[in-house]
Amino acid sequence: MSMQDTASSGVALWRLVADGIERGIADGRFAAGDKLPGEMEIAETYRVNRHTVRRALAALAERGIVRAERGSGTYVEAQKLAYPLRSRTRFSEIVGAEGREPHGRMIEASEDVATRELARELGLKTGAPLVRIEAIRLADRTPICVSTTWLSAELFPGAGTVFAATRSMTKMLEHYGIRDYRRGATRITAGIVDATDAARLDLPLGRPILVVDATDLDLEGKPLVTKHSRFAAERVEFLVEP
Amino acid sequence: MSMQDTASSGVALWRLVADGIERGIADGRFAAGDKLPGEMEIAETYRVNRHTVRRALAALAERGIVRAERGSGTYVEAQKLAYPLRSRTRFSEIVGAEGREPHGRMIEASEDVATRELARELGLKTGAPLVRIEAIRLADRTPICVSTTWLSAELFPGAGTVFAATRSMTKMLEHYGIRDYRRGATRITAGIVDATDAARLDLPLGRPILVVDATDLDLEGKPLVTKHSRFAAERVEFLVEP
DNA sequence: TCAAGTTGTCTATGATACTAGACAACTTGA
DNA sequence: TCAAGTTGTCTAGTATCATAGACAACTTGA
Repeated sequence: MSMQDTASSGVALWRLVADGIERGIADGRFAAGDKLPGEMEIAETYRVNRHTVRRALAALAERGIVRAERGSGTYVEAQKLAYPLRSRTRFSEIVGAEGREPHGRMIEASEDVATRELARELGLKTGAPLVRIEAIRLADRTPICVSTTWLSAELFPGAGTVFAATRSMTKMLEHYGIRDYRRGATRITAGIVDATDAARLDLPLGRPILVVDATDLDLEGKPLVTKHSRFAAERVEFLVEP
Repeated sequence: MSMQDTASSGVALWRLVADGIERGIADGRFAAGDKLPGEMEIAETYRVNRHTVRRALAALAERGIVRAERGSGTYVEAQKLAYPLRSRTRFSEIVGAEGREPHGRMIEASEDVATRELARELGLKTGAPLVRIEAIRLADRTPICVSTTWLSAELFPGAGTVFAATRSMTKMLEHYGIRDYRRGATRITAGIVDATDAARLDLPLGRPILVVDATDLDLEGKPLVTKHSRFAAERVEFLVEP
């Protein structure tokens, strides 16, 4: 595989090799602690120059996924957060259940007005005043997802401040007298991380993300908040249970 | 944004611009038929040279996502397949419901033996004989997903041949007397397409894919088949309904 | 008709990406 | 101790990526 004969995809060869190796680690072909094949062997399997393989391994080493030992070999170190999608999903409970420490932090809150799309989702009128909250969630200091949350500024005045203080969506809603809520429709797709999210998630540019759009409802089915979340695909795996 | 000051991510600048525009189309900032901003304006928003924008637009035009008209502007043409995840998911029904024509085709079938992982999933013993089926599914001739399906070679002898003939998982199971089945646990994550799948899905290298691992059960909850599917993220959107 | 704004094409330059080959530095096991 | 196998480092050449500027070809609306 050379740059000449490949229909150029805009993705560097070393990056494809790095992704291939990472995939091998993710689906268990290489377990944590295993020794990877030699640089020469990897170069042959991907049909690239050894230097290209070295670039790929350097990138993986940079991210702490592998570790090279001169004269000996290159070894694996890695694993994913299991994230169940139920009608009752609470980030802190999910992370806690995996024995990891959940954290949340508000990045920014601002006033906004409802687009037609958002209005429909929240059962409001186009142009209705909204609070927009950008937040990040982490497990053991590793960023897992960033999300943009919208909710009615009339029903939840000062929601941004409350969220910043409580650092929890659940506690923020409790503040407005909402004891329980459930997940409405959820839409999932995948994309490539943009520059802003890359910085927030501490991800290199070009990494895949899981994009989740969801609306939470109160117990009578009335929309409360709607969210647009971006998860680092390499750090999480969604579970849909029957 | 220049190549010098960017911490090199292995993704070309033009590709980032193309992904950004595509994302804008996907989440409705640019609707089908809309005119995109001029090349100069796009160049300014992304802080790149106009030639870099042109490369991005050329790549999108190549894939039929936009269309350039000299002297006038560049226009959008696009949309995604909505794919509900229920306990009863049938590809042909989902595609048909969108008013599109579903197709299925077997790529390859072979004998295999169960790894520990596969054995656990299927309720068999490690090393049990399996049939492995590689298949592709399309909507209106556009490839949507490729999947690898495993099932017991003892319970379903000659399954590959039956599937090749019927071109349908449902009909194949009917052949063995299974009238109905339902979806068990489903695991979803995202990744980057590899060279083999890229060719099968008619995707450029480096595009994001949705990776779905699922097991289908009979009505008593006994595992029938387990699948590893890769969906072209740009052509599909999963819907999780409460 | 004409000016302003759009996409299309050309030339040119410097930085990266990839390949190729050679050899040094180090580890492992016989 | 030594040979084989590993990662680390150097030089060099070609292709691609990105920038820059200039101008042609075309569309649109005044």
